[in-house]
Amino acid sequence: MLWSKLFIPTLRESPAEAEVVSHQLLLRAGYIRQLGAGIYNYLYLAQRSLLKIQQIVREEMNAIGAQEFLLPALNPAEVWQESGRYEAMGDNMFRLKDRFGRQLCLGMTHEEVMTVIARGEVRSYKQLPQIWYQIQTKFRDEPRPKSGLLRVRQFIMKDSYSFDLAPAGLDESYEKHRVAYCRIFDRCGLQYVAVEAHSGAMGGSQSQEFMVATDAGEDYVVVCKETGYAANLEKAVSRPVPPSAADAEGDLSPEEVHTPNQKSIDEVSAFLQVPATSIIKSLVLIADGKPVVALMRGDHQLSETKFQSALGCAEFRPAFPEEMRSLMGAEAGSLGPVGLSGVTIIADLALQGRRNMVAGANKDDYHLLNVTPGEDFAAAYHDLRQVTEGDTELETGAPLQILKTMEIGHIFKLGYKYSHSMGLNVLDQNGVETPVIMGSYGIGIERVLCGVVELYADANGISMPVSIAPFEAVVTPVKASDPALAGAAQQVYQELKQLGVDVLYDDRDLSPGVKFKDADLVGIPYRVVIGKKLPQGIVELAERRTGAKSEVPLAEVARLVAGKVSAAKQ
RNA sequence: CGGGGCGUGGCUCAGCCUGGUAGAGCGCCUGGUUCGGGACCAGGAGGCCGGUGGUUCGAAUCCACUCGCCCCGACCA
Repeated sequence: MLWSKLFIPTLRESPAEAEVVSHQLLLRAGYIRQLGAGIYNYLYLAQRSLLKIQQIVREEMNAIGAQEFLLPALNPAEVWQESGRYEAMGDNMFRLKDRFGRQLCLGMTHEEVMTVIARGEVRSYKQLPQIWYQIQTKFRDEPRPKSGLLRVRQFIMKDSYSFDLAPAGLDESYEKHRVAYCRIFDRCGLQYVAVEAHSGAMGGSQSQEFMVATDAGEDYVVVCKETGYAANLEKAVSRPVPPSAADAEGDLSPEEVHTPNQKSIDEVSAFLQVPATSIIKSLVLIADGKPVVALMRGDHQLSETKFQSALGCAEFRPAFPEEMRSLMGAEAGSLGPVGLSGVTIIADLALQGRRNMVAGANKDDYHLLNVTPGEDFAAAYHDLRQVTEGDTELETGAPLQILKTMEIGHIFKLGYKYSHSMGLNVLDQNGVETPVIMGSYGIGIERVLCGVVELYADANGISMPVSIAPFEAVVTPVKASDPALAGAAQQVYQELKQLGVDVLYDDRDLSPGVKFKDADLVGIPYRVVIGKKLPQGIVELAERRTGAKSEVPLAEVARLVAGKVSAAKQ
């Protein structure tokens, strides 16, 4: 490819609308252009990279026996109504009508369609297991598209679905995917962490997310370097830091104390000269319409996910001030668990066994001293606490780290949700109708691209891994109009092409600095510069990632680069 | 949906407060000189100032509405 003939619209400055690194660089390097909020054009460079990512995905999926389909993005509403997700997806689903007024929608994922295919054709256990996948455009009407390609309304996803007769088979299909995903992300040059994820209210027993650590991400994960523990913050468990002061011993009775205008934990702590770890934080929430008081140690945060699964409620919200008043008799800041009746009280495990703590008195401007869980009030104990910086690993006490991450893949044991709702059954060995057990596995193709851009970006721009770089090498004569330089460049270019390297010949008649800057910005891993030492038969080989430069004989450079390229691709 | 910000040549932005008919840098085109990290000289093209309506003798500028985009929050099977 001749650079002069290609459409690679690099920008010297970063467009104003781009905030995150990957967005800025993909725009500047001429990979993408925006068409609307959360809608992007993928230009030549992006498409080349995305195709390479897809090819890697394809190879690894095929390697575990998965079969590639291509299903419609346009779906009849009935299919989604059957599973109940036509309702459940709410405003996140793009919906439209055809000319006859029939309801259609754009697919957000393809569990339903896959299930429809399977139930029509798969009738015997002998036809199982199956793994079907596709690489398809998905549509989601995001409430707020943002961060360039990270959160968009239309994106490419590899989604696969496994069908097994029994849970043991699902375990195998799941494990195959886990291994395949690691290979895929390794081959794409990503650094990532696989974490336990919250399985959601959709049923399903196990789920793991593949995350890339980046400030551009929106998810937090908890990892332990020593033990290898890794979990999404929503689900992570830990050992909290111990209370900073021991509880007073003895069977003391609650004692009212005047705390005028001391509302927050910090205020009460300072006023009463008691550490936050000795205060009970009382939160009033309305879960599925019913009031619940959740109790936390003063310095701890309620995990909404854990609260929700502890109660098994569909939705919840903080109580309004009037509700607190009528329920508790006081306003937020003086609420507590003592003397409550007719309200569900759940408490975090960190309060179990504690004695003589401070809690709100349910009387404005008053707190209670000497409140002992289990004696002065009864509560059901659950792990409700969100892991926080400084916590340690639950079993070993090893240090934990919280990382900001972006999700690039998710593997998920679905269970029987779709087989049950949509009637996917087969006959087993005994001729008995048995529901099929399913798994669902996704990879965000653009997010893999964003992930590597975020991970390896430097002051000069993008630094692509060889495996998914739009071009593996570029040949740059310092002066394109010099026949000797151009001739040698042409020769190296041809040699590299013959050796199977994805090579670009930067034949533009521009000053060398411009060509170097462009090549660096775009992120081409290897650059061969034909310059002043050509008369001695010497050219320069520069590596984008390391910045290393070496002088190489003209006659050997092509083979050298080809060797490095194939080594980098394994 | 709530809060904030921004829409002016391809890109980054100035001009707007205090109305008088549009500018800079970069990019682009032509010619010449250059050629190892975003060169230089000369000449040139390119903008109904997001849209609609209003105020005014006159609107990029003031007012109203509207559309779009970005950020924070809500939301995110």
